[in-house]
Amino acid sequence: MAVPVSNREVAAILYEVADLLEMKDVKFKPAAYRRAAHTIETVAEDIGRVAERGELEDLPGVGTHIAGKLKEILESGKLGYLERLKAEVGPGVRELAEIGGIGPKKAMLLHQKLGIGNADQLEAAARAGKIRALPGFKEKSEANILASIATHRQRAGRSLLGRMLPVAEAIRARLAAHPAVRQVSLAGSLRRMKETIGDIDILASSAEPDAVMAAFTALPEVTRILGRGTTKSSVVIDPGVQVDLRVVEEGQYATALQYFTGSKDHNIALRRRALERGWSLSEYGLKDEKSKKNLAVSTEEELYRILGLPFIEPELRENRGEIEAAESGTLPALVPYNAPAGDLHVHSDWSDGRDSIRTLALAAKERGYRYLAICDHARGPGIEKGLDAGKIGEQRAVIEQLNRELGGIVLLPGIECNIGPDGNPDLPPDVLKDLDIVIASVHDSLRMKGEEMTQRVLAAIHHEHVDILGHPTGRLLLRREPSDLDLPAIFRAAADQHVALEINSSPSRLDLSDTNCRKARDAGAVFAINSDAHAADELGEIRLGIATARRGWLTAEDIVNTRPAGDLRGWFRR
DNA sequence: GCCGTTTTCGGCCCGACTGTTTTCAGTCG
Repeated sequence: MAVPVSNREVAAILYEVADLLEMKDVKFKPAAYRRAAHTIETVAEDIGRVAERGELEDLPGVGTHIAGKLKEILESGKLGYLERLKAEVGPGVRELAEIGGIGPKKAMLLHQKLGIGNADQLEAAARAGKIRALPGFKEKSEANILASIATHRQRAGRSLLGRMLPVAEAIRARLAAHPAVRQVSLAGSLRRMKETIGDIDILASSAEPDAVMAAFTALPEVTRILGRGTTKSSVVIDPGVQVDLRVVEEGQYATALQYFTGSKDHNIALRRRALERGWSLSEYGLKDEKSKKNLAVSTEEELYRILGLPFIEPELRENRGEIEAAESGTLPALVPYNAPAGDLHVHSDWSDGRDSIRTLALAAKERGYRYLAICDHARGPGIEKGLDAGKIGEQRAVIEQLNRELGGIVLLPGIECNIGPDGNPDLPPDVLKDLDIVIASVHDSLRMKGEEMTQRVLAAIHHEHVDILGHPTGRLLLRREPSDLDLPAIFRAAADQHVALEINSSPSRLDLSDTNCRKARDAGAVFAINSDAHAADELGEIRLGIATARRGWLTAEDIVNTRPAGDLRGWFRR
């Protein structure tokens, strides 16, 4: 391998090929390239290693031709075929198709007839009334294009799950209160609890779909109505997010919920499976291909059962092997949302948190937790509000007093210390040894070179008093890439040293990510799902971390803080 | 371009909505 190329980069090249082939109106190849790209994104192993073993064609969706192209990418970092396609299709056409209402056909036409290659040029042409002269366009098209460009610019793209979930739940609740609505559920990537979401999908059942649609499009936060029909309507709401509502009859709710939950790849795989068994699957039910009769399905469980599968949880529906696992009976029993017996990472007003330890403890008790680890920041470079050895002693006295007083919940004295550039925690061993929970996290110099950074984190994992590696990759969703780390080495060391990997539930972290959880679990690691709450009302964000664990195929056994406090201490003390 | 419990050739998920159209293509999910 001449050039180091990540699986993600390889997949991005194939996705671009697929898009450009679609512009050229080539049939079926786009889907073939996308299937191969999805496989490469999904496999745990580095694609270069698979190539070295000569096993590229064993990957689903990869045949002789794509295997050849993969070799070229791995050799040179580039693909001649892609360069030729780009030259042929023209610059900017792919970007044009990202504007709502513009697809591959219209993008090509606009480029070929008017030389348009970006949103600015498109806007100018629409304002000048030049687009209405093209076949298939009129004045209305120009107005729609201008509105779509505005929406396109306003939209930041994807949004954090943790930010959109409350917004979506509020809309869902208002629809649920409408008298014409029978059932209503979140669907799409929100129901799958994907870490970022593109839009909000909601499904309802009703005998009066028009009334539901009228109520939906009249919601106060709606800023633009993209479409309104009797079964499907789309709007844009205030934070610049699209919301799609579909309304079906009650009898179609189960198949519609399955369909509308996705993912697209999961659904395609499921429909293919249905076809193999003589069924045609759509959101309206299962149709027998021979008799053309629709079979009523009342629950998602029943739908999967008819297709010969156990129920597949929404968080798993990404076509990452869940259908095969379901078929062979090896689906994991996902960690339940109520499984945590406590939270091992919260901050109080002793450091940068908002609430007192007492307030946090009462809120944790209210949630049914048996224990709560108070892990304020240790004082270190850049963390002025952190605790030094003296403060830690004072805080411990407060914690012990509350433990005598409260009952029903045990507060564990802990600390979140920074891992210095040399790999050492910023507190000495004789301070750390008396604490129940020591979290070690990287907070600065996140852009160190891969080898140095890996050594730094490995040193912390091997430290005798470290229990948990906090937010292991340091990523911030939509803002900061993960640090350059040899993750397989980190996962192996953590498994070996009995150091739990944190799944940090902060909405912008969710670190480890779902796919890394799965890889780490395969390496034998265990996990702590923590809220990293800086206020009592953030304890509930742990559900985002649990969702991430579920998307990473983890069970309750993989999570240390599903265990009773006694077991927990034993496990960490090893 | 891939793939096989009908197939090594001939299929490839399925339907709603919009805007243009006068019977349907393009887009979207």
